Amino acid sequence: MDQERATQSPSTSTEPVRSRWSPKPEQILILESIFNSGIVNPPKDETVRIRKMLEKFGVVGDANVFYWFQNRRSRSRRRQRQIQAATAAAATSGRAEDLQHMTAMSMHQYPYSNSEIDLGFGSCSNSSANYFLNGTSSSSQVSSFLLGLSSSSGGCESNNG
Amino acid sequence: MDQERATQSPSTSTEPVRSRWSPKPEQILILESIFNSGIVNPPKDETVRIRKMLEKFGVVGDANVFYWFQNRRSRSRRRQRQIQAATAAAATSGRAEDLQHMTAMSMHQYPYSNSEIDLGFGSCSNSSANYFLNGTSSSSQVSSFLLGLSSSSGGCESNNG
DNA sequence: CTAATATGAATGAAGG
DNA sequence: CCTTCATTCATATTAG
Repeated sequence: MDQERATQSPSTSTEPVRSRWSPKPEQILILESIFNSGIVNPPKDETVRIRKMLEKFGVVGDANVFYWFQNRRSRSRRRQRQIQAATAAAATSGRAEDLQHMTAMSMHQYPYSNSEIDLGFGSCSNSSANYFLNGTSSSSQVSSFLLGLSSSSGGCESNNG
Repeated sequence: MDQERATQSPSTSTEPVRSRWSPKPEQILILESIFNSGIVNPPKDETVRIRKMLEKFGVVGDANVFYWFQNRRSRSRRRQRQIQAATAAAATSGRAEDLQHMTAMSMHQYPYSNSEIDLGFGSCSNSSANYFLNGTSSSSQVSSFLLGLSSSSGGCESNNG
């Protein structure tokens, strides 16, 4: 399942005629990590910072980042609502089998399944945040960003109180 | 904040029952023309007049018109701001490549055209405002409105005081 | 090739 | 005026 389609050959043209932005796997990884760290609605300046990170892996604009989070929030919320509605319906009908149906149908949004991607944005485990890495050059670059973010984002407090 | 609730009848059997107003092409043409004529923030009474024009092409409420202009203003400014920012950034770095980034993400608002629609609202050319027409029944109806507006809107001053 | 799905982008509506 | 949410459109990708 190689999805590196973002870099297709423009067949001797000046531009790959991309009608819309296709986030690279590394970019998606970063975005998902940020989202799962709790930053689901980054303010303007934060969006700019995120875009600058992503730009290291491919061309991207602030608007793309803005749309990504907007869609992510919306679809996350929608999924939740669906599950809730189905659960309520199943509970009303009183049949446990219906729960199976709804579970099966409500999780084909991201190829990452329901296991949320968490690189330690919200858990201050920057020293062990690279446990998922193996040797891909791109992944190591992503890790650098994430590790850097952990400290610059101010999410990790050494002393509490 | 809401000036008036849009009165939409979803009881139409022939349509997919829209939960929200979808402006018809003719309505968009009219709205765009008015906006581009310089009327970007019509007062209450102007809004009512505009709504009455639009009603010839489909159900629409004052609130719809109000929201349309509000969103149009907002998004027009946002686009402009984004383009300016990207242009300034490219100028600062002095690299032409940055302009590519900007181009890749600059969103187009309406599929009708990137250049602003101008039918002559602001240039007093009501007699030649129909140069764009060809024979579509809808278009000719729109032209009637636009021509009528040119005089009723008071955009053309024959004598300057 | 066509249908279904995933998802970037656009926009009507609302809240503040 | 600004941001945000829910819906919808458009298109790229994948399944049949």
